[in-house]
Amino acid sequence: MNIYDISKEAGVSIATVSRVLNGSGKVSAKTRDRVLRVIRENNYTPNAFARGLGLGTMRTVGILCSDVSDLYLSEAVYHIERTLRAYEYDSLLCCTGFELSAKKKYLKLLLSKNVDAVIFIGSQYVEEDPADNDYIKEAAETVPVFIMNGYIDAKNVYCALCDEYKATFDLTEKLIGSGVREPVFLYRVNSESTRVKIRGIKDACAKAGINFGEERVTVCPKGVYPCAEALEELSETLSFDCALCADDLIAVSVLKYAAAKGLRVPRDVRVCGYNDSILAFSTSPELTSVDNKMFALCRLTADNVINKLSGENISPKTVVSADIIERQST
Amino acid sequence: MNIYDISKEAGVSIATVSRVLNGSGKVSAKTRDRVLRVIRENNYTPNAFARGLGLGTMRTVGILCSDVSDLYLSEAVYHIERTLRAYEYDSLLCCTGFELSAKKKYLKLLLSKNVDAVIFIGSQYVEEDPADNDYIKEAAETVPVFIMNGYIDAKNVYCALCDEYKATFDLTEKLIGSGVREPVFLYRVNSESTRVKIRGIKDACAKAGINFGEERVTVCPKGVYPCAEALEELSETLSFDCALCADDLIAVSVLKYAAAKGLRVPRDVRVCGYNDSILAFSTSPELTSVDNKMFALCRLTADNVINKLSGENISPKTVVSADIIERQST
DNA sequence: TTGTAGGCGTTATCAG
DNA sequence: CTGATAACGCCTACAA
Repeated sequence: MNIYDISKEAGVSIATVSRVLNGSGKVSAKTRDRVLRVIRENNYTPNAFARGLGLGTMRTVGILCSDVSDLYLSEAVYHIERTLRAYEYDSLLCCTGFELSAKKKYLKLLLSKNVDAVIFIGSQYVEEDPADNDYIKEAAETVPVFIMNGYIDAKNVYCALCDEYKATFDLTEKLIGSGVREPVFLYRVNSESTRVKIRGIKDACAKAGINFGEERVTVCPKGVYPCAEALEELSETLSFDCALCADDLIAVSVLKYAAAKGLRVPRDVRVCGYNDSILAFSTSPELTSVDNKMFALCRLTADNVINKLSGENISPKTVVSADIIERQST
Repeated sequence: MNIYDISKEAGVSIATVSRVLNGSGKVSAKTRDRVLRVIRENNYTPNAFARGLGLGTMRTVGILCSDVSDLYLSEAVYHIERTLRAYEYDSLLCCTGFELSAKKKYLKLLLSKNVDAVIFIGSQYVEEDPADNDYIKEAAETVPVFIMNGYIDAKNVYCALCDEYKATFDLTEKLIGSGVREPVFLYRVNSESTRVKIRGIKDACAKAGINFGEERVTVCPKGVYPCAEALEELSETLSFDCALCADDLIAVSVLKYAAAKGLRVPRDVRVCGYNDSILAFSTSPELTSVDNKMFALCRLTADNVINKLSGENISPKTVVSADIIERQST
């Protein structure tokens, strides 16, 4: 069933059917009703591919995220998808993992599907070596590119991010103020966000005359218990009175470690999560964490997409500040 | 840059370019190399819409889930998306929420994009009144429909699900064996999964001569603390020695409630989660939970999609059994 | 207000 | 092995 069938049955030309379909141009009420009736009777839907071919768009946006099963990323995807859909954009989801080559490959794939825009969710997409971001800049020559919680300075790239430097700096300073002298930082992936957090901690320590060397930064194995075990090992060669974690799940491991070692939290070890996810108040003691304003970032990102695709001018960089949520673990 | 430009520059016809592009038909090595060189030089990618129009497919699958920000659903989406992508299918994600009207609307939307298949993730899509599932059966006349963790008996609908009845029945029986006499069941949404669990509990109770009436089934407000407070209220009119929860997050609320009331878990109250998510071992005491084999279900579902779209015959219903994971909370 | 015809970029069927 | 040409189904000037 195509537009020709409808036009024949309604006794009009395909142009008229098309006009009725799109509400474009003038069509007499009578013919419009007739056409609509035929359309309904046949349960006709215009072919999206044909329309896409003619219009050059299928109103689809590509969403890249390393791993939607991540607590933080899944929420972001959720909010962005819902907002885009409210504006009649579909979301093509693509979980890339963390390998640069995979990111490149999948971006290319998405672009080959003629998406109207591309959204990178998470600072994982900001590479340590700026040259490695060239593939994103290149993509931005074709479609507008949006980054949620990361910043790349390039034409047609629009970013909404949280000031994680300040958040970790402030948090660390506060902890030092309350007596912490030997913090460690635990992370899972070497993302831009991770690097920024490390800088924040390091600077706050430096300001207080505390030496925060590389030995105090540790990458954690995946899984709550493996991670807790790794911490036990670490504690044999390094003493620490505070664990700053790159996300709440790592902080959960720290609590396990503390429990296993008979350490009291926060008295013997302070523990801080990050992201202020449901995990932060599922543990006991509940976790001090950083609310990095995911909702706001999603909102900003999605709005940027919609506005940009509507032809408006938007700002290339928007920064929001985080909140430190103190709970029992510090 | 289209296939005509390439053909001109390579000095061949578009047919030859197309053949080179798709590896179809015989092309002499010499011309193929020439065409490939031109393609590479111009960084040419065939237009996906045109291709879709001609072929009637863009190798895209629609994924419906009520809410990807849910711990369980997001993992499912992740695994399914990755598997589909490995077979060069894109995933159009659509978060529908829980309203039947929205589910219908979004399904229609997805179908209008000519997806090759539709996957419903979660038993939320199996309605209590079978007539309400008709929209799914209708869709199945157009494209194959897959349901992860739910069952609808209809042509062209393929389901992979977990035997949640048995899981809750066994769990309840086990608890009764260990002394439980007054269980309650807490849930968030009235999905098919919820209804099945209730039946499992009720039957196990009946078998042991325990009356499990409707007053022992409670819907929880969203949010960990609101839910805990609702429990406190409930406890004023109803006594219970065990809380069976429809998911782990609700169980977290129960732990909060217990802590607030000074109740010891498991001695005063047993608490069981469901899904065996990261929450189950983030709390203390850690939660007894039910592993409903999400990985297996995802694998089965995705494989079914691929196989079906490859023209193979697949089974309309596959059931896997769950595992009860006992931890400290019972 | 309505209809005609050309274009969007492929793929696939036939001839050659 | 290669090339012309007809679909695929829609939108939209331009004509009437």
